[in-house]
Amino acid sequence: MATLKDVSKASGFSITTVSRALNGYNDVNKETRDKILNVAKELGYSPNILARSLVKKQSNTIGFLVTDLKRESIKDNFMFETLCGVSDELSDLNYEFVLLSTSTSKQKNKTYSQMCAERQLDGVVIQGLKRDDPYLLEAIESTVPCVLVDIPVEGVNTGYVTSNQLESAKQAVRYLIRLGHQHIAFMNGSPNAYVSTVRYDAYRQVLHEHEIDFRDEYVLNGDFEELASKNVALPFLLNHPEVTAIFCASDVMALGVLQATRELGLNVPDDLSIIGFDNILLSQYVSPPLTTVGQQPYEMGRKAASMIVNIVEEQDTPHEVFVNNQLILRESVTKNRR
Amino acid sequence: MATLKDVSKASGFSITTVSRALNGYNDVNKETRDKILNVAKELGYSPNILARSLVKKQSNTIGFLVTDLKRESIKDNFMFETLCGVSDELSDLNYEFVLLSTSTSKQKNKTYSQMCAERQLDGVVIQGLKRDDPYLLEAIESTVPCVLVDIPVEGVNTGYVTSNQLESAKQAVRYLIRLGHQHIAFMNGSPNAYVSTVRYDAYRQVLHEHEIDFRDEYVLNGDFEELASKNVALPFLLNHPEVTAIFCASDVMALGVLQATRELGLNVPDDLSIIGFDNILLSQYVSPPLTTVGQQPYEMGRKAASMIVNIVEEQDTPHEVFVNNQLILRESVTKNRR
DNA sequence: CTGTTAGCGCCTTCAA
DNA sequence: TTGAAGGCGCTAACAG
Repeated sequence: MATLKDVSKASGFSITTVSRALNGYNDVNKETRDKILNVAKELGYSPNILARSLVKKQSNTIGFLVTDLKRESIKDNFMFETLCGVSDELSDLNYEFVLLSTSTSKQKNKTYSQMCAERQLDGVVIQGLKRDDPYLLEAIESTVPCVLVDIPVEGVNTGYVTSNQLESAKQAVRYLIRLGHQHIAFMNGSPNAYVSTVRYDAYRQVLHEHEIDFRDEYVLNGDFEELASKNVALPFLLNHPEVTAIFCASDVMALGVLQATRELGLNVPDDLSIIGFDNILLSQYVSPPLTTVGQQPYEMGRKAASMIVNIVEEQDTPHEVFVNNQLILRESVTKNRR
Repeated sequence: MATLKDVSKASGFSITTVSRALNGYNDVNKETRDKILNVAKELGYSPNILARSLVKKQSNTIGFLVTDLKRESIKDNFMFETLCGVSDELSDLNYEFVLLSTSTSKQKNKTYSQMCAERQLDGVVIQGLKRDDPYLLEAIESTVPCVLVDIPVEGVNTGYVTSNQLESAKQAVRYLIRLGHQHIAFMNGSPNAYVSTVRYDAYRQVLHEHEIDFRDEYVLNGDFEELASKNVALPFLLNHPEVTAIFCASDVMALGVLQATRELGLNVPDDLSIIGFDNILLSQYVSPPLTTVGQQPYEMGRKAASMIVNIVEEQDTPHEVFVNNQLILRESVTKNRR
């Protein structure tokens, strides 16, 4: 592959001038620039990014760090979509992009900083690390900037992008109310999970907002499992025929409720409207397709990439970005006709 | 970050000696080595890969090139699984890994060779490029080694890994026969698609193998679409009650057949056994879960990565590897009881 | 506007 | 067994 030296020789100008011409500096004569450009093209010159990074002390490369790039994460297209977003945005911004995984054995004997230093990473986007992952703690302390996806921690060189969990859950409940539902149940996940409490809060707040009495017995616990929520929905629906809608803290649990309705011979959405949360792949395939609250991982990836580049380039940028979850309207919800 | 120079100063040995000690050369005194190792550890020294690559003229980095790292490919977990395999294997082998996509605008004005040269890629794994993609042609010509996934082209620096399309399709049909099915239909995809013809051939050959008469009217055309294959299956099943099993050239078409059976009030698998092909995500969720022939993209990724590293390191290695497709037994097939 | 000089961090002769 | 010198390809002062 042709180098600066080659172009220099072939064009008769010094390496420096060639470098400047090729990098678009304006302190170079038009004619010489044109000549150099021509020669460079002829020779198929392409700059050696490594050499450039070495002297510039920055690599124009962003790392994307995840816990487990493993088979298990495959079903969960969340990570992959984020990755796509990061990749697309980065390539728009003319940055390179490497994939890092904390779980690889070789990296167990390597600190986070070392990992960054080796590759001269300008910054890293982090997703899916547990809150107590040593790499995460290191990352936040580190001087190399990082942006966290769905992990709300802020710092000097640290930003994050996440979604409006509370607001979007509220939207879902408001949507039901707007369609005339008054007796709305809530299928809770594990009460210990952060997202569960948020969705529970959303449920209560919106009821209150609309002066609908909160009833304790309308809150079920499906433990984020399909079977559990089916089992809990079965007797509930039997005993509470007045309930016309149910908001589930996850799609999986909504699926359980759907099964329960089938066993009871209830029609969805005519007898019972169901809203889920997550927009799992399956949700659009079940019958009826599930109305649900979906995150936008692709968008989050793009925003995260954009933010990290801004931080790296020391541009003024918010260190906290929210990507709105979206209420995805499908067919499991309808107007209350009672 | 600490450099060789730092370690050199701190330990009192020359840069050269430090370098040799750290790289495990044996022409260095044990004591000095130990000292150096200690100092290096204290300082948290980590080699600068970029600098090393620059002088060694190789980067220890493999690229993974795909067409579209886009939203569209998300449903198709095939690419992602391959990626996971490549990544895992590469990190086991102590290689770095960068993701490349042909579709990014910036790369439209960049040749494949330039792309490789810039990053000093040692080799690249290619997946999902169309046969006439200019990058593919360039890749095959190029001096930088490449391994193709599911694109059987061989060359000096080129190898490929693919699956045993024909044999696995045969297995599927044989499985039906072994369960006593005699009247087996075949749902073809587009007759122009390569994979379709292979699966069709498999069907015919196995029938012949078992001395079952091939009947033209048992071959349907679902055009790889769900609705089309449902529409074609509907009258067929009505007119051919003797048919007890159907082999579909894709899961999507199998889903169409499944719908048809529902409309006809047929029970799967008791009245009709169905085998699909692809193992799409949905296939395990439908009712009944679909028996199907699945590729092993993760495995293919691993093999591809392993092969490219072998080629790069000039080790003796086959340039052609097959990963067996797997017949995934689920509940849409049963013994013929008629 | 152009060229010279120096150096990024590392590895590899070649001497000692 | 160790060190000095040179260079990978590139950019950044500093002169001219």
